[in-house]
Amino acid sequence: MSSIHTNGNAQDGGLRRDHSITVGTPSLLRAINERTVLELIHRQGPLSRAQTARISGLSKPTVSLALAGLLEARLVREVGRSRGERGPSALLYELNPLAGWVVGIDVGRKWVRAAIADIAGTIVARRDERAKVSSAKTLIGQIGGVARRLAAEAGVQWRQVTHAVLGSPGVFDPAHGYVAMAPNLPGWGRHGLVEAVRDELGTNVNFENDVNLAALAERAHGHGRNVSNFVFLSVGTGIGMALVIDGQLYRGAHGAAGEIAYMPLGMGDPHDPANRRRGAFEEAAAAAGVIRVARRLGMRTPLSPEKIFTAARRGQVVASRVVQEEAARLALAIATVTPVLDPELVILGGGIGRNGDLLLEPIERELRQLLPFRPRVVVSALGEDAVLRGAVATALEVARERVFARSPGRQVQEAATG
Amino acid sequence: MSSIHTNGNAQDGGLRRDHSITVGTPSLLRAINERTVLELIHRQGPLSRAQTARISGLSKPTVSLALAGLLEARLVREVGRSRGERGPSALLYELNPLAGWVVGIDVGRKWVRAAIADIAGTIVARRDERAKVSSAKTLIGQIGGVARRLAAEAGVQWRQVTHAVLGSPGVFDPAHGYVAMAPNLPGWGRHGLVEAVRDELGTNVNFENDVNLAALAERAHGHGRNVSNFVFLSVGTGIGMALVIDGQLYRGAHGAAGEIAYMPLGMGDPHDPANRRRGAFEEAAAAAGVIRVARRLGMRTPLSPEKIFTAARRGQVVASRVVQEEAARLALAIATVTPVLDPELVILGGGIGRNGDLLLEPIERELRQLLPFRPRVVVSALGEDAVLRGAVATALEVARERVFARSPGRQVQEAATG
DNA sequence: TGGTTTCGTAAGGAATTCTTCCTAACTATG
DNA sequence: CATAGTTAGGAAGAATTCCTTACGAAACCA
Repeated sequence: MSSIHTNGNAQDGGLRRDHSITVGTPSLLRAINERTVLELIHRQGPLSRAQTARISGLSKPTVSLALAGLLEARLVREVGRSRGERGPSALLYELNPLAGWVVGIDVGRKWVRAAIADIAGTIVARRDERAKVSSAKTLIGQIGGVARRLAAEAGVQWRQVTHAVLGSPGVFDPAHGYVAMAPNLPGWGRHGLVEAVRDELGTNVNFENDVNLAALAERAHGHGRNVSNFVFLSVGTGIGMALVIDGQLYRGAHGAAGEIAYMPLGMGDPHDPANRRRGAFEEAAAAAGVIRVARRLGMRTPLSPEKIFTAARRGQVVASRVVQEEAARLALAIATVTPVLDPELVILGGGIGRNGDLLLEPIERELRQLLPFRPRVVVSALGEDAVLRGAVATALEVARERVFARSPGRQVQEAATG
Repeated sequence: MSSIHTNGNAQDGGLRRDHSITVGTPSLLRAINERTVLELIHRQGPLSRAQTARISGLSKPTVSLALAGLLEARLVREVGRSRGERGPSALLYELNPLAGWVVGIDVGRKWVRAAIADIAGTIVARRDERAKVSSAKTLIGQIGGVARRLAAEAGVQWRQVTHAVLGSPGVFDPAHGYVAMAPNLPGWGRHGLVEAVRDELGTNVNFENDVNLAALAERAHGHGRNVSNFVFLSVGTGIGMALVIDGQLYRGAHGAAGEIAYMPLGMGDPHDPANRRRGAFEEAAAAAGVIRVARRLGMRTPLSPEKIFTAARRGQVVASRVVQEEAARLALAIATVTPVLDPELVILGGGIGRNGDLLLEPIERELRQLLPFRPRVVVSALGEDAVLRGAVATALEVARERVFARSPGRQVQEAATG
């Protein structure tokens, strides 16, 4: 079956498109209704039995039965009584935050950030450390250390962590289970890396591209909340895009969707071999390209994108010209992607893309000239935390799927004892 | 809820991503199991009750019960008995082809093609006519006439047609329900067109872009059969792309996904205003562009893509040069789309794209130079019939959804009497 | 203080499932 | 040709789950 992945990196969210057969046995009803009640209580905050029955359409006895199962499995807990309404005060129930824990880790070129959250999504502890990138081994050790210290800080044993998600630059091929094309992290991208991190953290770890996670964070908490089709354009040291299509992250056949660094937009005649180098667009539009333009226009070293944008913000003419040119390049990328994907929204992020005050207006001006129809363009709502928030959000989805999908009835929850 | 469309053009295939609540009542089990049995009988050919029970995992009594409901609703019929096996001969059942009919229509610049199929997918009649494109009114009249004659030929009353799908060039905005950007069909693209065709054919008509339908035909019958992510690149009078993502057609936020005619690939410096005209890529890479290149290289009028490809096939040097240049342009389009989408497969179609014997090799040579990872590139398996086959396949999906999803039990099927 | 509203549960009935068993029919084999 | 073995289809009975209705208790309002 196509839905079976050998490396455990499957994140299909429980939606099956293949033709597996679902038999309708009475216990399936129980599972469906318990799940419905659980999701309702999770989403609509504390609810009484009667409220749950009204919202769900189930009868009160059925809700009580389902709730009994959920209470026994400790997925739900009492949180008090209603007050001020007519009639007797009702017992209120909420998702039990202690039913599981997740860890999100953002491994970047400069920082390793990590956070631990309970199953309800509340972040209870977080740590940021300078990345020890001297070798893959030290980096992996650091990741393990941060994660374990984090769990200790939250008063959680590592075995209780239901799932962890690690985000970093690079392409994670779900079919082969290794990282490719991560030129900025040493040793990252070797075969065996995934296994090494799994050994360090335990088996329930997924890997995901950092830009993809930033997009998922926007979907969960940012500008992508009610948008079913959008792209996240990250511009910084490198350039990358993440695609959310019909509300789902789209990774492509080899996990390489959104690797627009390799688009043949060489800013010139594509038949000139100098303009058809692989990765030419990243060279042109990411940090190195910005610096190159600045130098060409006469700015002096030492240069960095931050300094150039700061200078432009102060009104320096040459820096503003550099920013204009960068905006034109990003507009070209958006104008190339838009006819293909017709997204509703483009979210800009990354160290360079974040500078919406300077970039948005010229980008939109360019787009008006290039395209008959245009997406909205905004700047990430989550800034530097986007990747980490996305890792936590993704780990939560996987963990909830696993914790909630226990077989119903009198089974005891044992997710943590594995 | 996001799944409600006002114009009836919803084709969500029954998969719900929104948070609508499913109550689990015992009759839901019946519905699930009847549906399971029906799909099994549909897909696995004639089956006996016992076979169905073995394959589905349901018990024999349950299968018999479900089958009783399906027989009463006339969705399933007997087709004889098994022979030669041990034990008593079993009654065999199959999907009742008379349970519904669908019509597919391909409205092109030159031809109007239409076909009628039974619910099992067998095409029982088909007509091709020269398109009467003198005005929208005559064209709409022709469409209605062809469809009705087709039904008559198949011995089917028009009211028995469960669903029809009409494919043509243009962007169909599902949010607004009208056609945009169809420059090659007169009057096609006016407000009210959709309503006019609905008046002519009855209410159960969906509209879809022709390239999208060609892609869906490949998914159903061609090279896209077991491929979850692929694109269909149609090159002829115009140029367009259709995207199949996770097995589903992706239309974009405004129905404009794949309108790569508007990609800013002006074959030159994108800062030159002459190269940033809207639709420049279509001018360069579609029929008119091929002719322009041929003329530039010294070929004589009257020229047409067919003649140029025929000449190249005979070994004429200049024509071969034209083909090479066209291949380079198509490769550029593929190389631009691939980093964004990372498709597993690219299917070439359309009057120009069909010439795989001449185009495939130079396209792949170009791609090797442009990209570090490449999709497979093949030519459409369905040729000129792709759009029509896609229209029929899409109509079948919608019709089956509607016919099969009747409420179970002793309800009489009334799909045709609306 | 009495009336009204609402919560949560209990009892009874209905729908559906599964397992088990039975009969009839058909093939294989001596 | 007769008999043994296998298989199809259905019937009976138990189990699960749901819904509806009814009821006692609790809380608010006048």
